[in-house]
Amino acid sequence: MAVTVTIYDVAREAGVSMATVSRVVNNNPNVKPQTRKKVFEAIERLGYRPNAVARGLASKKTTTVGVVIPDISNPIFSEVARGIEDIANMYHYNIILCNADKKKEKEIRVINTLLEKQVDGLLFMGGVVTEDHIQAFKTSSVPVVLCATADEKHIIPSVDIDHEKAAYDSVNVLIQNGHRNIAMISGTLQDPANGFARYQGYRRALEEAGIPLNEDYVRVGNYRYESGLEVTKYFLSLDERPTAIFAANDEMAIGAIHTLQDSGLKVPDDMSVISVDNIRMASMVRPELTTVAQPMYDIGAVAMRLLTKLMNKETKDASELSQVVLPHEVIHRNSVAQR
Amino acid sequence: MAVTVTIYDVAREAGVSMATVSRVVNNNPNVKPQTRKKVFEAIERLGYRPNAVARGLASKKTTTVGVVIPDISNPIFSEVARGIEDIANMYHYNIILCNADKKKEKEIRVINTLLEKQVDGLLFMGGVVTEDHIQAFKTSSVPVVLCATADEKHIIPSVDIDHEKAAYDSVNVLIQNGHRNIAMISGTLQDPANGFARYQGYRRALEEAGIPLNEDYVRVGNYRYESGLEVTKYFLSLDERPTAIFAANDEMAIGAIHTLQDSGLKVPDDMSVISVDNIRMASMVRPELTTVAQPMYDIGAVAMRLLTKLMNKETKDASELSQVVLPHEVIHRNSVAQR
DNA sequence: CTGTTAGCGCCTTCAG
DNA sequence: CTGAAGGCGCTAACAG
Repeated sequence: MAVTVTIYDVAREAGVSMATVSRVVNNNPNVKPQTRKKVFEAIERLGYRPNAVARGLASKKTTTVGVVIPDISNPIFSEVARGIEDIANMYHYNIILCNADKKKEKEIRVINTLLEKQVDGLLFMGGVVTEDHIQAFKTSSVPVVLCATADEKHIIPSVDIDHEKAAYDSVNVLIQNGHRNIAMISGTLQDPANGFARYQGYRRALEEAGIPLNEDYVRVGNYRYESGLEVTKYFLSLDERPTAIFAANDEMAIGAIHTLQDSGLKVPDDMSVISVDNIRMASMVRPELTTVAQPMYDIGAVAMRLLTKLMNKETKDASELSQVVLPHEVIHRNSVAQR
Repeated sequence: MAVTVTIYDVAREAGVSMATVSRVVNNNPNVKPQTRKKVFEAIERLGYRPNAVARGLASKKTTTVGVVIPDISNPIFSEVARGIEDIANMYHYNIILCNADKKKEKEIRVINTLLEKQVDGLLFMGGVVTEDHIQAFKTSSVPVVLCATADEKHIIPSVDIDHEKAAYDSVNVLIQNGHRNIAMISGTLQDPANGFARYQGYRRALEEAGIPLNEDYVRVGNYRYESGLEVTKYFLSLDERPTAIFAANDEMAIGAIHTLQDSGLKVPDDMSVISVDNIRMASMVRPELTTVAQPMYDIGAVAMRLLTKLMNKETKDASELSQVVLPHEVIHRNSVAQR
């Protein structure tokens, strides 16, 4: 294992001062090309590699941002993460990634360790953003942006879609196709920013169409395939079956399609299915899933871009750009039929 | 934004020296309970948060490990990443995550920036491990372990499955079910550790069964759904169609199933499909995919565990535990039929 | 254009 | 059990 060579060694080797070495390493233009060359050669010869930790301590910048994510193995979040990464890269930031499983306690803990690591900024995607979260963010001396979520009071900058509207638009596709018996596989209703918002969108769409809400037609799942499977079985057991199912996310919708098919029903002829998300898998099922696309990658990318601005203080007090709502779009595929 | 409070402030507030504060923060037992209490109170009062960067500089440990990953949004890798994260967490390490898209140049670049950040260890999953990679690893003063890949000469510690054997076992399922016209949708043949190994497994299975290799039956895809779709169309255009398809990964297998179904064929009655990976999606298609499970999560977890040992020098020279091959397992579902 | 000099915030001997 | 002092490797004024 090579002994660590420091800026001082390079300085000696090149016959200059460490300040000069620092300058060339940091691309400071105030160095004579000749000296620069000498220094580079010394660096090469010694295999010098700048110590980012020391640099961070001295400069108070680490060029890394912290990302707290519910679960990296969930396609929704990993796609967002990919957007974050790409933009971070573009601006020469690195990413410290922490799973927090939507557990409040764990979220707060990782926020703190990230802050201890002196990240230059923080991207938070998680479950509910509570008062405690906001409190934690307030102790931060670096900017924070919420990603694919938002706090109820909108006091923290965030990048998200309008979940209520997305659900509303989704259900409306069904309504415009003549459906009136529309069931919903919901996510948890405890999350105002997401689960509950989608439920609200469902209700509003029905209401505006003059369709009374049927309690039997709403069941809560956990966003996973299996719960889509289960809840749909329940809907099939009803005396008056729905003619269409709106799922709060694609995974549950795919589950719905499969229990329908497993029961000998045809989708969409016998029953329509729609949802929101548009994960890659949505076009990897038969029939391909009609859904409302949530621009995951962009959410990550835009959030990271916003964060870079905040970190560079390009924007005043974060109030102008602070609440970004990205557009969603219904993707018509083959899981919805006229009725 | 709160001004930064340092260990010195805490010392003054608690009426002790900074050494003592350092001790309590680091859980050093040599502190009188009373003093410890005083210090904790001061910490609380001031909202002190240790600066991990300064600590890293002084102690030469950062408690973070670098992970280079081809693409975080690919379910295979994100599942591995999840295993890494969980174990890292357990040992109080954080993760710096870098996508490198299997581009050699980018991989080398991120390896270097990770090393500059003074990570305590490095986990590498990527494309081919070349001589240049090995060279880069050798400049590292911290341990490196390969994850879901391996170098040809096996000089770097690694955790992986036996890809050749996995493919062999997979194809054998087909053979045992009476298939002899077995086509393969391969991945790139340029990657000895993975793509080529799986192809070799296919060949060996055929050979041992006395089935001659038919060149028309092997086509290279890119591991993605779409290429599964495409290659299968080609197979369907053949005069003598195969009766079964072995895909190098699940995604392409799912593509295969769908072009089969889109052509009015029944899977597995008209044609069988098998592959290797066992991503979650494998049980989220109809018919559910028979495949050889690659323990992604475990690969990540075991690799991270091995790395912790190396970082703590629990193991001599990494030679004992250094080449871990995890078992794979065929998962019988519904995409393969007797013939 | 280049060198000198202080720190950055903390850990870690070494004394006491 | 506790304090003093010297770095860790680098950046950032400040001179020259």
